Amino acid sequence: MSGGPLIVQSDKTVLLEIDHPQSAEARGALAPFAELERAPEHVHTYRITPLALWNARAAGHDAEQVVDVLVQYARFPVPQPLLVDVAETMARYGRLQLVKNPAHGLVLVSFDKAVLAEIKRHKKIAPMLGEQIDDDTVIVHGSERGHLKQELLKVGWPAEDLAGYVDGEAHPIDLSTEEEKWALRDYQEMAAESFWSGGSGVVVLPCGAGKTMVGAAAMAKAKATTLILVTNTVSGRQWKRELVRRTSLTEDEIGEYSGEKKEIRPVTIATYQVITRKTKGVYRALDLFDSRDWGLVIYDEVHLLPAPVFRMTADLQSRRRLGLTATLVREDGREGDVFSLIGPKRYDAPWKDIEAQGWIAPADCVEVRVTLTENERMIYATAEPDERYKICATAKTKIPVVRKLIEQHAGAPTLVIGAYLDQLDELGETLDVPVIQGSTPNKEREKLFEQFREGEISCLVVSKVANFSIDLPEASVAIQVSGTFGSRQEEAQRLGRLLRPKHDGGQAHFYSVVSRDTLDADYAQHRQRFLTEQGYAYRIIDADDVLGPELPQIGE
DNA sequence: TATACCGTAA
DNA sequence: TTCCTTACGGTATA
Repeated sequence: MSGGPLIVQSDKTVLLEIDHPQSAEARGALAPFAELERAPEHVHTYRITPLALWNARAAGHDAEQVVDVLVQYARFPVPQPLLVDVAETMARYGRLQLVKNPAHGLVLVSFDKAVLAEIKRHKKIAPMLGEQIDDDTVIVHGSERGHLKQELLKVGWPAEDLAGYVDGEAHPIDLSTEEEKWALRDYQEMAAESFWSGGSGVVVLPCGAGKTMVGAAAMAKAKATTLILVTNTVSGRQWKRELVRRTSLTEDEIGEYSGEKKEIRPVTIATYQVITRKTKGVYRALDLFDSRDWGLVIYDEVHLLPAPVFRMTADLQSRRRLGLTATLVREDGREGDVFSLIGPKRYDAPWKDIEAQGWIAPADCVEVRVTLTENERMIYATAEPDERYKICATAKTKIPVVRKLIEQHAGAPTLVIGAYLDQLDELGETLDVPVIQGSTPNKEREKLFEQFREGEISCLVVSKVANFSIDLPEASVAIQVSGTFGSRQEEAQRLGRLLRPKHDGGQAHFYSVVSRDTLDADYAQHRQRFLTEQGYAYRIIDADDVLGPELPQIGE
């Protein structure tokens, strides 16, 4: 037993010692099957969850590898019962299989009679099952393929879906690498390949790693009509542009199905909003799914997939489904539905791996802690609970820190990002920097973006528009002054804004300005979890270290 | 017929 | 838990 960086505990938590020389290595090995729970300075706590183990299993890892990682990096002997539990949990995935039976249609096959007996007695599952054909095979009502998988996952017996797919209406699609002189990156190729051989599921890649190209590669494999679901119209148009540029598809073959237009073409791009729209309680775009014999459905930004789309997806189980996302984490905890209905994780590449290959820029993440003034602390302490976060997040004490940080990176393209308009307006005013918010007309946004790209303006203050607008120019410095409570994916997206490789190979700087000893600090910690899991280390510094020695002032 | 504006839901 | 943004679709306007 070497003095490794991990302490594996029988309650399935794993402690990682950050200062240990092997900590980065161990983190990388641990991440595929454990979720980061807490990340204070010296010791991070991970939890081994069943879903993470099943995702690892579906992505091709076996129990032996997981056990090896735990044993190899452990400081103390790993509790034997935990290792047994890991192996047993992983073995649960695939013990039940959904397959096509030539005589009976969809059937559930079990390699364990006891499991079959157990689930047949389950109240929610029993009605979806038909007659039992033999000792280990039971008929499943064809329309319950998705619902059954959801319920089986909930009771801890996730089924492997090998029932296959309809081909859908054929449509020629090829990647056009000739004229544009480009090639799929290795990881994009591998992601598309793993998806295709797995049948359906999710590909996880960092912001800016070219997920659209994985979608295009999947379409080129399917060579069939494709429905692409996106979060907003701007992103839909981006998809269309990329597909026209990178594939044999022409503009006429790609339809936009949104509030504005209702085109249905061999490749159709629809917004989540338009398909979840209801009149008198009835979904009105249901015909979109039936109007064509789709061979492939692509879900962009799976972590934002709205609940009704899960319901519709339950009925689409015979179509190939590809989910794309930067993070499997959902703030609403529906990761299990993604697993059951879209499919398990087929491929992921940690941000740090893509960084090492040079496709995204390295980033220096810094949390700057400011101390509230006596007055601010008093207001904070006596505030109503629903106002407390806003008060500490928008503390005026943050302003000089932001100013100083901008000065330190003078000339570098810098974004100041926040969630509260009052705060942003004030920052814009005192720093003399333009502010872009929801109410900023498109014309003006474009003008400012253009000036920012050209270097005429080196700093912009942006609101939550930064979460949506994909036209926002690349920057090399971001200063975050407030966020949407503890949203991890918002943090990831904000960092993602900085990660386009810099032409001089330089690194990006990501600052989070946080009020010490307040809710702001708690939420900041929660937000950082995802990126910490990806191997980003936040340095914590004091605001005074940024501001430098101050001359004593008279009358303060 | 095209565009602007507004209220609502998420 | 709030604040903020967006898309949709109806109505008004030319």
